[in-house]
Amino acid sequence: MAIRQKCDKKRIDLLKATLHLVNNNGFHDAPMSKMAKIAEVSPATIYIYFENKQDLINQLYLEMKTLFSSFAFKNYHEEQCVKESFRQIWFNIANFKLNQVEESNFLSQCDNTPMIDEEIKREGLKHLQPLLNLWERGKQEGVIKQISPYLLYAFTIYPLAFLTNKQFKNSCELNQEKIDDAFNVAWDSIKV
Amino acid sequence: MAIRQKCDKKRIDLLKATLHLVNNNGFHDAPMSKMAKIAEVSPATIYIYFENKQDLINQLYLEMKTLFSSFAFKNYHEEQCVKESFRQIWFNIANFKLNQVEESNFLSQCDNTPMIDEEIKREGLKHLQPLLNLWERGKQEGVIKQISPYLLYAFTIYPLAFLTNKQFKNSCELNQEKIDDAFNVAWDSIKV
Amino acid sequence: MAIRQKCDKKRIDLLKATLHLVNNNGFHDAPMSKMAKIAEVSPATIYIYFENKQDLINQLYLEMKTLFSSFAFKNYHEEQCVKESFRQIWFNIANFKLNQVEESNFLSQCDNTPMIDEEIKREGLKHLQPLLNLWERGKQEGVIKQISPYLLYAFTIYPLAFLTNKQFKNSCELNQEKIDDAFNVAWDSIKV
Amino acid sequence: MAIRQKCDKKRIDLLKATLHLVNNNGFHDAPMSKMAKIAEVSPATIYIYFENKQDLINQLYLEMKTLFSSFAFKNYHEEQCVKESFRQIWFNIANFKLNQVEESNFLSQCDNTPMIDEEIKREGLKHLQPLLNLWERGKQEGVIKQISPYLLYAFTIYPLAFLTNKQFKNSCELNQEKIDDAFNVAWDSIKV
DNA sequence: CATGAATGAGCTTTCATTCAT
DNA sequence: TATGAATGAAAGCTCATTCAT
Repeated sequence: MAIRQKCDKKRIDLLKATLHLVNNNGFHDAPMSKMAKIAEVSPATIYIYFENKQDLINQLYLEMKTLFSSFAFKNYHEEQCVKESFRQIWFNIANFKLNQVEESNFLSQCDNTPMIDEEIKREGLKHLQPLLNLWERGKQEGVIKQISPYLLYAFTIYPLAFLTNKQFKNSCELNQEKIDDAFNVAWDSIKV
Repeated sequence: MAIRQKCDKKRIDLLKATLHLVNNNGFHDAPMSKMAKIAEVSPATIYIYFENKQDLINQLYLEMKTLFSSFAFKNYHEEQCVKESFRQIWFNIANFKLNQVEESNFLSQCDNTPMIDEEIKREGLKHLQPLLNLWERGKQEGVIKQISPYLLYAFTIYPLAFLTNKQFKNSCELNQEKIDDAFNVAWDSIKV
Repeated sequence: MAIRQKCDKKRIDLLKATLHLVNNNGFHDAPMSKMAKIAEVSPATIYIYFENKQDLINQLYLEMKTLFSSFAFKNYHEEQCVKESFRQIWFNIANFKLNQVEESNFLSQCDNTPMIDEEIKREGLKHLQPLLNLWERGKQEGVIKQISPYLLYAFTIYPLAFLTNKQFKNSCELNQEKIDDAFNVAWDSIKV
Repeated sequence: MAIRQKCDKKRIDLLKATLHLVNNNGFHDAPMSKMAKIAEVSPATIYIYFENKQDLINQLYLEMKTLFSSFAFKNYHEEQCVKESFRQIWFNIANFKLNQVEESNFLSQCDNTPMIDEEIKREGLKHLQPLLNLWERGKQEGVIKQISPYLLYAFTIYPLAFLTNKQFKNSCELNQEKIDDAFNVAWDSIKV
């Protein structure tokens, strides 16, 4: 057990180092040697925990997706009404983007780049299922527009990625008021 | 004393090759040698037209931004009412994303990645000014919510990037009906 | 936990290969790939032992300077009279030039070329200090002319470089008699 | 005639540019493109005046050797006594080294480097013939030691290269007094 | 004669990965 | 398991030279 923990530490340090490097330098300037140095292991050690660089990136992606959904559906219970449920999830995701900046930026980078294998990306999509279910319910209850869930996502959740994009963070500080505004905009866009 | 002239064709072929490669393989797997091969020039020729790889990418980014805005504000005249003006621009951008897929994907990749120099990115932002002006007018006329232009952009324009994202294109074919839906969603989100 | 150790043999082989190549082809025609081939290592291995090509050359220079001084002051003891001390050192250096041909030619090449960083060259100068001290003593004892040590060096030691220059070696075979002649010439030039 | 002169100007500018670059950067960092830029001609133009880079360097070497001997034997008339003749030539060469620094350094670099073809180097040696003749006369007259001309050269002329070496110029300013000292040292070394 | 564009070959250096311990 | 050394392949880039005008 002690050994297992020790090992996991290295794995996690490596994932962290990768996250950090890819975010700051981009995938194209994130060599294994630097990852090893930051994680304070030997380059050879990486290959004990990961098959190769692509596998390391893929695993990091999946872990970040899992982390994302663990945030997204915190305190979410299906008993609440649709709007309140949606509000809960929306703010959860907003907080994830605001507080887990590196993790969130990494996911944005992955989603707009061919750096993750398509198959892995498809796997990562599953994490959104509860939200899709909620929207289905909303449509049945007549409180949400009868449109594709892709549209619903595009106009309510996806915009959060823009608001937390590094480039605009300086020009547009996101305070609580703006976030409340944003939620209203999001809800107005899909409510019936 | 007549000499061979630096022909723009080569420059354009190189930019096209770069666009193609970066889109399909990512920046990290887009070596100069492949670009040269696709553009049918010698690797050394690239350095006649561009200082180095970063300069090539930067220039491509700026050209794509210029192309983008030439699409975005096609047939846009400030005399129309705010909603019609916005509709014009919104559909222009949607069509750009739908028809200029490679150009559009490349821009998405750049915006979510540290592959473009920050200074160049800032330069690329200028292209949106007419839209920002329109929104200002809309707010003064009381037809658009009194919120930051970043929010307006995030919830109306930015979602288009999601809808045209390679990954979802297969699952969610964007027909004319869906696009009309999308515009309504966008407008609902920011109209007063 | 035992690992392969950075072995000095490779480092030395690389320095030897560099010495050989630079001497025969010149710095301008001594590519890293050839050095690697001669030293029987991979080109990448060079960069484990040296920062870059300039560092490799610089280190070689310093090693050759150290070797030089280890020859120059062999069997030199300050108790002897000035002339005998000088004779000892002079013949040591002459023998170095005659027997360590490659090492000696390399140093000549470095001293007449901007291929070594100035700072490193300055460092290499320190090795002559014992000779400078001897000359100082000679001046105090009144057996050596009261002139700058640079002149003393220029007219006694530096000429040895000419006598061992590749170009003249064929025309002027340096036998023991000639060397004895040369010493007398050298001594005559600086003795009072 | 006018055209011919114009052409010669380019040839001379190219030789000057080469001299300058090789002296400051070394042969290994003296690309044809830079030479062309400094000489304000096109790279292609170089190949009108010179066969290739090696030919350019070779020709420069020979021109510098010719220049050297035109200095060395200025005002030299065989009627004077040996010592005065030698003094004349020695000071001529000293002045060449002191005043034609770039030309002189270039020759030093060539003589200690494999950058000039051996055959060309041999050709360059001829320029010293008058001095060799003088020494022969000196030996016959019994005023100069009966030793190889290589030794005579090594201990009287060659030292001048050291005294004008870039590296030592700062530490040992060569004023008129030092030069007079140096001549005496030189003469003492070979006089009977 | 003169040129700027163009290039294939080759340069230094880096990288993902494996080796040997 | 864990490592630093080692590496073949390939990266970005430069160069001497030639091309086309």
